Amino acid sequence: MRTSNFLLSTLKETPSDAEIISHQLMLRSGMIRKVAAGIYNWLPVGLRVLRKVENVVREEMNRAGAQEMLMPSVQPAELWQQSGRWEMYGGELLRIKDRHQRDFCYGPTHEEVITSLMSSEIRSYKQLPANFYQIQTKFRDERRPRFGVMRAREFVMKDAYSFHLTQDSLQDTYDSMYDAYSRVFSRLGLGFRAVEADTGSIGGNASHEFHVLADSGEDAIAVCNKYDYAANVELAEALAVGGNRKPASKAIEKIATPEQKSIDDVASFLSVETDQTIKTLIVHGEENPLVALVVRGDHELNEIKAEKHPLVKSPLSWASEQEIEQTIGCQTGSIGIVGLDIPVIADRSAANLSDFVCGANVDGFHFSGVNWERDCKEPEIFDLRSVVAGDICARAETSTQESSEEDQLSITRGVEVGHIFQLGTKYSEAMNASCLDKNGKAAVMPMGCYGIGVSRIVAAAIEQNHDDRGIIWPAAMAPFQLVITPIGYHKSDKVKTLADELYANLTQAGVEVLLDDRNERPGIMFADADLIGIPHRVVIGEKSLKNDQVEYKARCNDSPEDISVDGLSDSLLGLISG
RNA sequence: CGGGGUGUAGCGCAGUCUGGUAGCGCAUCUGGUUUGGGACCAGAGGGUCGGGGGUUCGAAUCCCUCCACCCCGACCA
Repeated sequence: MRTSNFLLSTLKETPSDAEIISHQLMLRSGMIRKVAAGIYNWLPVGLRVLRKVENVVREEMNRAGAQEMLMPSVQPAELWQQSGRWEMYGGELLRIKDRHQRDFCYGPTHEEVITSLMSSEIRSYKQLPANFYQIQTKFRDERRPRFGVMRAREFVMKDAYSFHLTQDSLQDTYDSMYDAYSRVFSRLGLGFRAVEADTGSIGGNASHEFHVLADSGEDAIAVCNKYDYAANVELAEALAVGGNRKPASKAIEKIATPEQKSIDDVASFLSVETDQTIKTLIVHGEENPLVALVVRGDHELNEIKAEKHPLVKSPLSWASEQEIEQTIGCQTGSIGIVGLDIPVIADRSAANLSDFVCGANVDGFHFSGVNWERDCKEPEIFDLRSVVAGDICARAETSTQESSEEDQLSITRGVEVGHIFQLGTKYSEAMNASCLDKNGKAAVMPMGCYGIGVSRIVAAAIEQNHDDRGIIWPAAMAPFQLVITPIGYHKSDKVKTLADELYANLTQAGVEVLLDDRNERPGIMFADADLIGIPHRVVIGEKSLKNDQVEYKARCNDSPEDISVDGLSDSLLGLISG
């Protein structure tokens, strides 16, 4: 490709609405342009990268035995009504009507379509297992699209769906997808981590997320290398901290705490540490109208864990100020567990406290020296809080007291680029997808589903690979492998001849070459090549040609080297293939 | 959806408080001098100042209203 024939829409300045580096660089390098919130044009440079990712994904899916197909992006409401998700999915589902006023949606995912299709295509267990995938545009009407294509409303996704006769077969395919995903991200040159994930409302047996590690990532991941443990913070089990409960040593005392509402307020007012206080949170219950959730003052409630408790209404919903006033008789800043007449569920660490501080259920008053059992009934104990850095890994075999730093969790951030999931029979039952087994009996097929955020990978890769000059593409994702930067292309026949010849030879050899034949100053050409992140650069100029040499530089390396014009193409092919 | 903010040339911004003929830098186009890390000189084009309504002799500026976009919180590839 010659730049004179290629839309190279680079920007010198950073558009003001881009916050994170990948978004800024994608705009500056002319990869994408915004059309509306969360909706983007992919310009030629951007599309080249996107296709690279797609192809790696495609190759690895094919290698793992999945079959590519294509489903429609617009789907009829009836399918979603069958699965029950027309009502359940909520605002993210973009609903549209056709000219006959029939309901459709723009597909955010394709379980309904594939399950409906396979319920008629698969008749016999002999056709199983089978795994189908597509690479296609999805639309999810995100509440808050942001960070460019990192969290867009329209995005490119690879989604795969597998069908099985047995759970064992599902597990086999799941494992092979796990391996395929690991190969995809490795080949793309990304630093990533597979993470145990929440199976959520769908249920099912197993789920892993694949995260590209980046500080700007929106997900927090708890990691312990000693036990090869990584889990989404939403899921990671939080052990009790602070040792077993000590016997009560103080008398309960009611103290006026005027205007002290938050934990920090109360703790500093009473001169105690926040880990000697508890906070009592009131939510709606499944059987009782209200339920109290108790975590230590310095801990955070994990809502996903909380709603798994049978007494807690799912999805979690908070009690209103009025409900709390009516039932408990005080405002949110003064709630406590003494004399509280609703079910109390306490986090493990909160349940281990003694002589602690809590609200007195009277506005402006707290109790100190509170003890479970003596001053209130024993709570039901449950894992309610999110883990924090320094917590002991749930896999650790040592007891809490003698654990070392190696047993502790650290928290890193990641961008979720893949998610694999054992669905079980949720959709196959709803859509009546069964086949005949060996005995000629109908068997509902367990399913798995496997997603990769193709367009998100592009952004995530930039988050991991950039410097102050621009993008540094991993070889497998680069829009071009090599750029030829001639100095004086329009002045010097020698330069032009060699540049053209090299361009022809390398292109012939299957290398994707960009020849910068613009009549621009060198600085501009260098800056653009660096910004776009092309891995290899050859500079051809009169100066070095006098010695029959050209200059070569890798994008990831600051020191250029001279190489001989003799056998130039072969030398470069060697450098490119690494 | 709640809270905060911004809309002025392709991009980055000033001008708005205190109403009086719409500006700067970069980019673009023309001519010239340049050419190994974002050059210089001379000239040119480009704007319903987010939309609508109002106040006023006069509105980018004041008032009302709608819209779009960005940032912070609950969801996901």
